[in-house]
Amino acid sequence: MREIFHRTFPAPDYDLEATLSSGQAFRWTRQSPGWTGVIGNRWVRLSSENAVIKAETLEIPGDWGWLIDYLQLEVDLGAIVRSFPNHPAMHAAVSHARGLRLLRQDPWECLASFILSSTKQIVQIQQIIALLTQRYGVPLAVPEGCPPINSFPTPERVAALTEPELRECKMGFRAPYLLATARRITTDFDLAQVGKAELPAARAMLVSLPGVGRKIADCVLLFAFGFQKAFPIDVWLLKALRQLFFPRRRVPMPRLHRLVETHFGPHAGFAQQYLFHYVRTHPDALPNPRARTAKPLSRHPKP
DNA sequence: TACCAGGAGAGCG
DNA sequence: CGCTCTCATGGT
Repeated sequence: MREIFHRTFPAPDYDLEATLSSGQAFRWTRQSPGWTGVIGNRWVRLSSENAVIKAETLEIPGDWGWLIDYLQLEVDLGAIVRSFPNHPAMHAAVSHARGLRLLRQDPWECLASFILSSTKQIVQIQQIIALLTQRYGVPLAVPEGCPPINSFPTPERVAALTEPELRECKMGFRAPYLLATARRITTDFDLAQVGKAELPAARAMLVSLPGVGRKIADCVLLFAFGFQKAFPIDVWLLKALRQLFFPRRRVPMPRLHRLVETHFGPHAGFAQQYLFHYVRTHPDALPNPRARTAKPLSRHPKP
């Protein structure tokens, strides 16, 4: 019989729901109360009530630094939000999900997850990763009555697989990318060095991996290594930035990168996450240049 | 049916 | 550089 350890953490200004469902981590599932997932090979259940986050786990936690780090509980969100540009779109995005946070994830899991993310919807990324962990992860201890859950397969485990085996997880053309990158990680590429480098060098290291371009590199830099100025531009952000700053004009990607570098401040990546969550969960918010009925972004604070 | 999804890489001028 | 095409799969 396993005992459940739990602890509560004061978490004012922390929107657990938005954070765990905002497309930065893909293994959190909503349970009866709260969310169940894995942090560092431990089963974890999180719930939030009255500005307090309750965490439950099975192992004797010792100190809870691993959880505080993962959830970034000690981050001063107010200072970050105040650093955002004074733009109506930013105000709308922040007020739409005040308390949205950036997690600090395991680099390998984050890298592998985003290699699997390309041209997939978030729900499907979750499905692919669920298949990958079910087939090739290791079962973790869970409380009685809770559904089984596996670890995320190590790079060594993935590197030892074959491309057809990976394709069984429905990842399609991403399979050879994941396989080749896992083999790099287990041979000549040290992921830990990425976190020790400056942003441009760190980005260059990641981009050298198979299946990793600028966008996926920036996701890993932001969500796993905490580079605050990494600013992944996906299709949603591309549409948003074009409509906000270059209405009905085609803009080359390098110019957008220069724009966000100079315009979004020292926590640009955080601003990006607010914009992403806003446009994704509130698609009518941004004016559509081809629709004459489109309204300015600032007129849609919240439903 | 046609189009889209937290893209990357290769081929082309 | 900047453009276009392909890659695999599931959902509207």
